[in-house]
Amino acid sequence: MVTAPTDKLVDCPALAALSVISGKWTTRILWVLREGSCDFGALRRALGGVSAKVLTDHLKALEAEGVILRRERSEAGVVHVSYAYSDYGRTLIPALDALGQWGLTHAARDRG
Amino acid sequence: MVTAPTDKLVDCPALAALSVISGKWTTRILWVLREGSCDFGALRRALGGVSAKVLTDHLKALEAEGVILRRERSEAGVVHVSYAYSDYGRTLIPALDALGQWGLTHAARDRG
DNA sequence: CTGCATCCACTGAGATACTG
DNA sequence: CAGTATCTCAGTGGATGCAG
Repeated sequence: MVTAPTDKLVDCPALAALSVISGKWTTRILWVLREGSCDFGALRRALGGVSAKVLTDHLKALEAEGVILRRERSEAGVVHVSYAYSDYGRTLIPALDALGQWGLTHAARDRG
Repeated sequence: MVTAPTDKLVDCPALAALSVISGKWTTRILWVLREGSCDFGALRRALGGVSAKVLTDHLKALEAEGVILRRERSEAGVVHVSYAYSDYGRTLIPALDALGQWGLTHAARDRG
């Protein structure tokens, strides 16, 4: 790490957002949750190929940032956990849409 | 890797955009280039703390994606290289702004 | 002034097996 | 069902020295 003498140098505001959504599965998780809350297991199946550990890591991080909410419920002694956007988390959606929009045109461009 | 049987499972459109801007220095580079084209050295100084190798890696990747343009010029036998947005690259700016906007409110929220 | 080659450290993610 | 504990590995980035 280089300590900037006095000056702040470059500090791009997009970085804070990126650090929140940069996990390999993060945007996919948020994509699934658009359709409503989702159980851990269902989420895992929907994503396909993510280990429990990694999914837990991602969900914990998102919860810590306040983007999603975790809710436990007990059914016949079996614990179920569901995840859903928080109101605050939903403020991320326009930014994700902007990325998605660009991504679509970019992918189309590559093929063309 | 799990091969999805027939279904495509989740394919979030934001991923393509993220893969383009996900380098550690990428958004900062693009942030600096908003003010106009910039020489390699000036860019490096502006960023502060990036090695020549890593900066080169980033710039090559951005150039390969068509986001920035590379231009060489020779002055008294010394090679200078400048980088600038391509027209296509500028289409990324709204998406970056959306991220930046969210990042700012998010940072403010954390402090609050 | 730029860029490349080498080598190394760190982090994120995957595999697996185990717990409440 | 949901989550934890280890271990392993690949990818990314950083330091340094050399070359055009």
